[in-house]
Parts: sequence; C-alpha cells; structure tokens
Amino acid sequence: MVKKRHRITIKDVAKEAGVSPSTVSRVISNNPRISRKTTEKVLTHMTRLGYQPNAIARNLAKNSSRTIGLIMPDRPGEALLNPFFPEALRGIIKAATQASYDILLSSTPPGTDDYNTVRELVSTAKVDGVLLMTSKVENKSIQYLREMEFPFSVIGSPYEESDDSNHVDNDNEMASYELTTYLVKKGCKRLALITGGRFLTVTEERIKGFKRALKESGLREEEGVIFVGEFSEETGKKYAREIIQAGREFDAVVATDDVVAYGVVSAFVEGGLKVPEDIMVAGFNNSLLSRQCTIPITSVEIHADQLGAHAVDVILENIHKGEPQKKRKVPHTIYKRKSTFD
Amino acid sequence: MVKKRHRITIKDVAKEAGVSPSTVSRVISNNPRISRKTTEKVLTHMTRLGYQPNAIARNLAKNSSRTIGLIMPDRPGEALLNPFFPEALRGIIKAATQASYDILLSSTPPGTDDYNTVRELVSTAKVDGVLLMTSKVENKSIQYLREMEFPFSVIGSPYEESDDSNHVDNDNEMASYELTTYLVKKGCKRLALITGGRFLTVTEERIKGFKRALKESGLREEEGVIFVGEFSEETGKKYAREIIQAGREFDAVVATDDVVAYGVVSAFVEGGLKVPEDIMVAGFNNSLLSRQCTIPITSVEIHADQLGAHAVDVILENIHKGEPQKKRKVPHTIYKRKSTFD
DNA sequence: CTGAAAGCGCTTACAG
DNA sequence: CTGAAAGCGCTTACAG
Repeated sequence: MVKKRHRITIKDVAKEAGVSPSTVSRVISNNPRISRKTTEKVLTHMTRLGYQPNAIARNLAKNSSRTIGLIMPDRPGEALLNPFFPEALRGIIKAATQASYDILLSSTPPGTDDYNTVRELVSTAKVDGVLLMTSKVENKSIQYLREMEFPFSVIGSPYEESDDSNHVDNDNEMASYELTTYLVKKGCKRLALITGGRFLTVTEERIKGFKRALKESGLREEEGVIFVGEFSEETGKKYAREIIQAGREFDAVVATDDVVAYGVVSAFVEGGLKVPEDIMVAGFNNSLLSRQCTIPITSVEIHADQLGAHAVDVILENIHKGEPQKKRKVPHTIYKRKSTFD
Repeated sequence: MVKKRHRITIKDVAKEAGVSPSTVSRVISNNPRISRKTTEKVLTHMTRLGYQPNAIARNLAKNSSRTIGLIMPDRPGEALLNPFFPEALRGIIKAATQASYDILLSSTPPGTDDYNTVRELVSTAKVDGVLLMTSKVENKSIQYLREMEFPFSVIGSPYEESDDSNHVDNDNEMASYELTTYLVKKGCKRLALITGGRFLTVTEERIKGFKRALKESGLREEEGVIFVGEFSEETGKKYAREIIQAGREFDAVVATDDVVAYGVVSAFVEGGLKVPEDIMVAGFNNSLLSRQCTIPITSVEIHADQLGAHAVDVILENIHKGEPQKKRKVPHTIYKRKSTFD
C-alpha cells in the first residue's frame, strides 16, 4: 500500500503544456532545438506541477545509472581507528555530488570476497563505475574490472610491478623521505623506522624514502634501522623497549602510523626517556590521537578527502574517455608537533 | 567507446531456453506456478549465459528501487571526532544488505538544507525510504516525509512534545541514571554533570537521569550541579578549573562526551588532583580517546552499529506496513575504567 | 503451467 | 522546431 498518490509524469506535463512528451523530455535535457517560447511554457507547467523526472526510467532509457558503486573496506573495525575512512568518504561524496553522480554503498560481508559484490554491481547495471576503498592485496576485483573494461578506481597502490592505472595514492616514498630529512636536519643521526608488513606496498615505499633521505643527508646506511611490525600500539611499545634495552643510541623514531608512534612515546616515557629531548618521534596519518595525546606527535597528513575526490575523478574520466587513467598522486602535509621539537 | 559488449537480457535467456520472457521472469522471481522442469531448464541457461537481471529495468517495472537513501550529517568534521559515524554506517549497511536493499549515500552541501536533498531523492523515485543521520533540530525534512507518507527513520530523538515515531535512539535518561547511580555507589556524594547545549534533547534527558539518580540515592538536589557547555575539550578544562578554584568539593564529574571528560581529567591532573583518587570522571560514547588516554576513562557505549541497524529496520517496517513505526530504544553499556576505580 | 500483450516513465533516431 | 513511434529490460494481469 503506502501512498498511491499519482506520481506526476512527463505525460502529465505534456498534456498540461499542450505539447508532446518528446518535447518535454527535450526541455528537461536542455535540448537547444526547442524554441524559447515552448521551453518557457513547459518549464512553467513543470514547476507548477512540481514535476521531477523519474530517475529510474531515465536511467533505463539512457542505459546509465549515473551512480558510482563504493566498495568499503572489508574489515570495518579498522576504519574506526583512524579518520581516514570518513574523511575519504567526505571527499568522495563531494566530488560525486558535484558531477551529479550518486554513490551506492556496498560492503563485503566479512569473509566474503569483494569480487562477488563487484560482479553483482556491474552485471546488474546498478552502477557506471566502481570505487574500491579496500586494500585487499590479491585483487580479483581489479582484474575482473579490467577484463570487463568497466570504469573503476582504487585508493591505494597496487603490488609492485603490476599495472597501477586507475589507482590513487599519496607519494609515500616522498612523504617518508621528507619526514626523515626533516629529522636529520633537526640533528638526528641515528634513526629507526617502524613499518607495517613487508607485503604492503606502502611499507616498501616508506622504506625507500627513509633510505634515500639518509643517503642524501650524508648518513651511512647503518644509521637507519628498520623494524617490521603491525599497525598497533603494542608494536610501538615493543620496539621502543627494545631500543631502550639494547642501549642503542637512537635519537629518532619514525612510525608508520600514529598509533604505533603513540606506543613508542608511551614506552619511552615509561622507560625514563624524554620526548623530544632525548629522542624524537614521528608518525603518519595525523590522527586525533597524534593531536590530542599528552605529547602531541608530529605526523604526516595524507589528505584522505583528496584521495577520495581524486578516486571519483578517475572513475569519471574513465567513463568519459573509455580508457584506464594514469595513477594519481595526492600531496601530503607534515604537521610538526612537540614530539620533534627540541 | 567503452564496452558495447552485448549485455545479455531476459530475451536471450528465453530464446536459448525455448520459452517466453515471461516464463524466465517468473523463474527469476521464484514464481511457484512454473513447473520444476521448466524452472531447471531456464536456470541452466541463465547460469550458462551468466545472466543477471538488469536492476534498473526491474525497478522501473516494479516501481520500487529497493534502495534506502542515507542522509549524512551536514557537519562532516563532527563525524571525525568519534567513532559514531562509521560504526553506525556499518550497522546500516549490514541490515540493508541482509534485506537486499541498497544504500544511496547523500550529503547535504554545507549551508544547504537537508530538505532539498530529501525532496530530490523522494521525487525522483531513487529511493524507497530515507534514513536521516543528521541531528538538525528544526527539521523540515521530517515534516516533509511525514506529509508525503514516505517511509523514513531518524537516528536520534525529536524535540520534546513532538512526534517521536520512526526515531531510533538510546535511552539517554536511563544511561545517565545508571552512570550516576554507579558513581554514588562508589561513594561519591557531590557530583557535577557537564552537558551540551540545553536545546538538545539528549541534554535534557541526561539531566533528568542525573537528577533522578541523585534523588533515588537519597542525595539532596544541591549535591548535583549542572554545567552547560559544548562537546569540546575546552569545555571540560574550563569547568574542571572552575571546580578546582571554587574549592567546591566535588568527588565526581560526568561529562556528556569523552572529549569533554578528557579535558576534565587533563585539567584536574594539571591542577594537582588525582583521578580517580581525589575525583572520579566519566564520559559518554566510549571513544578511542576514552580507551587510549593516559588515565582511561569510564564511558557509556551507545552501540552506534545497533542504532544504524534499527534505523534500517524501522524503514523496512514502515515500507511494508505502510505506516510510521514506534520509536525504538537501543540499549547502552557502561565500560568501567581507571577514571572511576578507587 | 505458459505466452502475448501492455505497461513502468523516460529518450531518441526518424520524419517532417 | 516538434511529434509519433520504437525502444530501454523487465513485470504482471489476462487469457488459455
């Protein structure tokens, strides 16, 4: 049941305005061949009747949905830990709205593969393009989308060596390089880098940037030590304690995420070290934590909203040009806080 | 350009299976009147051809989009401050997916009114129901949806005295009551409540619960003092300092949000007070901050995911029954942490 | 149990 | 500049 409220259609408008539905349709789509006079007449009746074209019918006729399918991270818990997700979403929505595209939200039930969701969206014609926020490594979805020549984009970077078209990411190598260089300029001479898993592209890139910074700053490679861990406070604490106990005289730690950096700072403070006086600490993602903890932590803002907006743009270009787009890099910003002041 | 890849349709399947499109359609929708034999034959060809019904066409024919329009908070910055938003989203997606509904994401450009977005979604037939996550107070959208008898739901509570059907919220009065009672049982005898603006329903409800707890615990009304502020760290610090300077002997502070509670704790510590030994502090929302700060803060978990899931359910019921649904309350959980241990 | 036909509300060659 | 007609890919009374 619910309202049987006669939905007013293009025919109603046509009748009222004394023209054919074709003409009304042309007015709707701003077809220049319609005379001013007719256009105005039709418009008058359209607004008078409060007419809005039925999007579904239009989509069917035009064989396009003007909708982008958004595939969310499969581990939603992760999304809660940093502001990345909602910020990216904001950028996505803004860019899509601007282009008059809608966003269809999909998520992959835990344990399931993105692939099924993506296939469903594509094959049911619900969307004109797919935006993958998922960081799944082995990505069947991307492969499928390429094979179907279906417009898409991915936030993040692909495996090394693989095709990076349609990807949107920060320049992680550069960010790591700049952050490290900044610390060296502050006088640090022996630096530790705590990364996430080696299988992540971002890890490789940050290591590269870290090493390049040391080299270009004239430090020997041995002055930079790399610790591999996870995106957790525990990882930070663990390596910080190790650093203290080993008595290795580090004067700076760069952590791959603020949560890790936070763990590092905590353990140092507990261990009697002063941050930043004895040792400096910096992180990535400019999270709430980095700003609000007792010793605010210098951190790299990755501009998640821009990542999202660019990802939308890539899809739109892919749609319009009919071919994959070059990888896009989004600039970062380093926020300097107490943890690296002297 | 782009793939002209002949999309396979119901006609293709019909031809291959040697039946009419009507029959294929009935197989798709599990119509029981089709013989087993025919059904199987059709299914075989469907899977062989990899056929998927075109959702747009189906929606047009059925005059339903099987889509819920999600209206996001208009101040997205706010969403970043606590895990509410992504968690609610998770619940929404889960519930919608389960019912095979899609989620269409909309946001209101800053400064604009929700109302326009809502109107557009409704009048273009893009959605079958609208879920409002916005906490806008003066809500034209709700009024409009009611007038149109269009299915919807709202996360949050309406103004006092106004119609609360289709709303989903926590029992804020009860949560506040329980938290306060817990503190009194811990031995606290003089309590402060720091709230958000008085114009918010949630504020009124928390005040009620706070007062009721004092009364039922046998404390006089004067033992409970209410401070009105904002959802900010500053508010917390300001009132904490005031409390210290005035020398008023409080032994507990309940803050309406963890950020506020965090501010309170910081100011107390700076002022030489010990938490929880000298004074206990508790907050709401069980945010990352409450768990990870130096002195972890007791906090009320509002189960945002459940709020989201229930909001979807309300819409679905509204759709099926064709009438507004009763307000739903989602239970809360108090997480006890160091800030209230003795 | 199955099919032919009309319809959902638009768009767009085609013809004038 | 405008209209009649066919079509987008489904669904669903109606008839048998």
